[in-house]
Amino acid sequence: MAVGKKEQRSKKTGASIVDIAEALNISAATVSRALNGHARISEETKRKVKKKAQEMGYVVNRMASSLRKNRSGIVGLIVPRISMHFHTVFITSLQRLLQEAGYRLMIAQSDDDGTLERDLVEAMFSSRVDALVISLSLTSEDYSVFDNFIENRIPVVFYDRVPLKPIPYTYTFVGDDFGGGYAVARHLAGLGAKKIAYISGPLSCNLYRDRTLGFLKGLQDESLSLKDEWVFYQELTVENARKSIELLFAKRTKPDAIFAANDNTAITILEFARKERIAVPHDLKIVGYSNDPKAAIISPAITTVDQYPEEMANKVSQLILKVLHKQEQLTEKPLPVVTPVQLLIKGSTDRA
Amino acid sequence: MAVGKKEQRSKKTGASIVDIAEALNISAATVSRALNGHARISEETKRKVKKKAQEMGYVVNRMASSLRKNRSGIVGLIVPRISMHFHTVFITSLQRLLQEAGYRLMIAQSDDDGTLERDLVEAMFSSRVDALVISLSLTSEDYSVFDNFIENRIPVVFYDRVPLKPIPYTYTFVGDDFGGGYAVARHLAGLGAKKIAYISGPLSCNLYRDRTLGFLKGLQDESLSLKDEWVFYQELTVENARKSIELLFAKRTKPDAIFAANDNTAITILEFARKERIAVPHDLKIVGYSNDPKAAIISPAITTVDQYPEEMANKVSQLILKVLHKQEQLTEKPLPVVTPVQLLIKGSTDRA
DNA sequence: TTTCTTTGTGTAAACGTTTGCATAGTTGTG
DNA sequence: CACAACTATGCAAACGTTTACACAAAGAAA
Repeated sequence: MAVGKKEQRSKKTGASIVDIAEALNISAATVSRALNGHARISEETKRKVKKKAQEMGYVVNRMASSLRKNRSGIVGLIVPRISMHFHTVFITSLQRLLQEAGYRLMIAQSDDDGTLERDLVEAMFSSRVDALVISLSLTSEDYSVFDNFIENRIPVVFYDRVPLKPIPYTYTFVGDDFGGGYAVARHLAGLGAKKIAYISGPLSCNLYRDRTLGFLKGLQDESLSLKDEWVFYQELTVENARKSIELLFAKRTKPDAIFAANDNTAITILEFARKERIAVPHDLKIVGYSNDPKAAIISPAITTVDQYPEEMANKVSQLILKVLHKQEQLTEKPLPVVTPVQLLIKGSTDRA
Repeated sequence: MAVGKKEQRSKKTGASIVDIAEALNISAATVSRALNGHARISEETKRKVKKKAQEMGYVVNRMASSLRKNRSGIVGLIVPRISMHFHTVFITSLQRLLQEAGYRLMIAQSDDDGTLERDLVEAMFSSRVDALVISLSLTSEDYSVFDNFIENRIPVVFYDRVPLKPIPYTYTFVGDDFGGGYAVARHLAGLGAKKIAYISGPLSCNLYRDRTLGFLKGLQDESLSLKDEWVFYQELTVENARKSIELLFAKRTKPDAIFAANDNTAITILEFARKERIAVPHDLKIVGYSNDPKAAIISPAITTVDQYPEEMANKVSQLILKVLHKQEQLTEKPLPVVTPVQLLIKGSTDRA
């Protein structure tokens, strides 16, 4: 009598390559090769196999395939919060670019929590992602989590929020924060502002450190200085912004300009000004950072700095694809890649 | 002489369970069980194994584990665009909840493209996600992509944008769009609006269909009607919004209120009104939908409808976890779960 | 005809983990 | 002491693919 297998189909998920092989009376190897377009398989066999696969609703099991090939086709992405405009745009661009190259993106949020971030990095390694792209949480300190990636030469790309000192065999992509801070200082000085306040994020983070350095340099070049009591280095929450602005305006001399290190803070300041009937930009000029769409629709619109997240995503994807396609070796000390920024002048710092 | 293996460590990624076993002179099975806290393994062995694993930087290979267990620990999520505020919040909540339960979320964007969406659904199946959560693209029509999931009894959850007719063995979570539309109609009527215009998304989408039905019912209950030339069913892009509003105000009789099916459209209308010096809310009342933060900071703030994305995420995660933990069987025809919405009255429809 | 290539396919091992079954040793019961 | 029950561990198969190697058939070159 004939064979008599295939009855025990039970808890398996979907059709497998072996099922197709049995149905066509050929070997699983041939099926695999046919589906992957191997050169040595006859056109006829390829046709038959693909037809049967379609018929049986076959979809390759990426678990098995990845295990065998030791490649997952997945790029991991860890981000503090997807709700931040910069990241939203970055992610969208990066995903599109990687998708076109046949990679999928696995996205996770660290919620700005260093501990959770550690877990996520480990989970990404556990999923054997082919590359890891990450913007650090504010509380990241111990970089040993990345050892596994580094030892196995899996590309790690830091962007936006990056380690304070470079980690060997990892890549760094940042915006020109120094330049951004510098441009803001010159702009405000050019408008005749003298009493400039500054609300920054914590200096433990490269973004705010560089922005601050640039800003100070710009002020210095304009022979201006920053009074200590007009400077805040703190987490950029709405509450902190509110407290700082109230503190600033409780003093006898009030600032005539404020540079806030992100747009949400700038918006909070603008709302305060509105409530207190402080004329913006006449009596108070406000500058934000990141070109959040919200900064554009509030009135007056807020002067801000565009960071071109799409362009950064572009550069990141190019690097990743080059490395994954072996067109480039991992380098021990690659130079940080800096994307230029652009000051966008809006109503909140209009002349007159 | 002793053994003499372990030299050929070469292209493998990281330490494996077998490496630990060899180092401790026990079997791989024991190591696996020790790491997974199997009851029958002595405390001492567990201690030793965990210590060694730590030492060797061992991280479980999820590919292998998933393949063997036929479960990936990953929930797939497909969304038109992560930049939409509703989805941003939904994703964040869902991810947090699933994370706590030990599942990871794999996020992808369909970019509102039905073809790409198909590919993504297939890719999710190929990754053998344990469940799929999806908000459909505007152009989804052919639901056969989900057959693989359904046949294998992998839970599929539609939310927000769902199939027009329910698919057996899949779940549906929506906001109370009928109620939202209804509330808006009553609110506008209560303010004395008579000439009401309506800019909706395409009726092929459940959201806009239900919102429209509710809106019409509300108007009817107030003995108001909607003139055909004051109604638009179209994709909710900024350009479309601009064109419609210009069309509306080119006519002899101008509307005294507009209900826009999302906040971005409402904002575009408000900007038009500003430019044309139309007094809002006095001469034109505007209502949006979704409670985008942008609607709150523009002035006047725009009346909108909150859809409580966190609550919906909560319900979705509860269902998924119940099913995955086998506390609940997949049902053939589950009832759609409706999350209530709330009309938030703001400056754009203030009395006076 | 013999030998060499080329073409198309098959065999079997491997990727790293989990798990049903078996078993050796220990403790308890009568 | 014999037997049962329990504890801790090992053996080997399995998950679905890919791929190095082998090989048969057919055609080409000699």
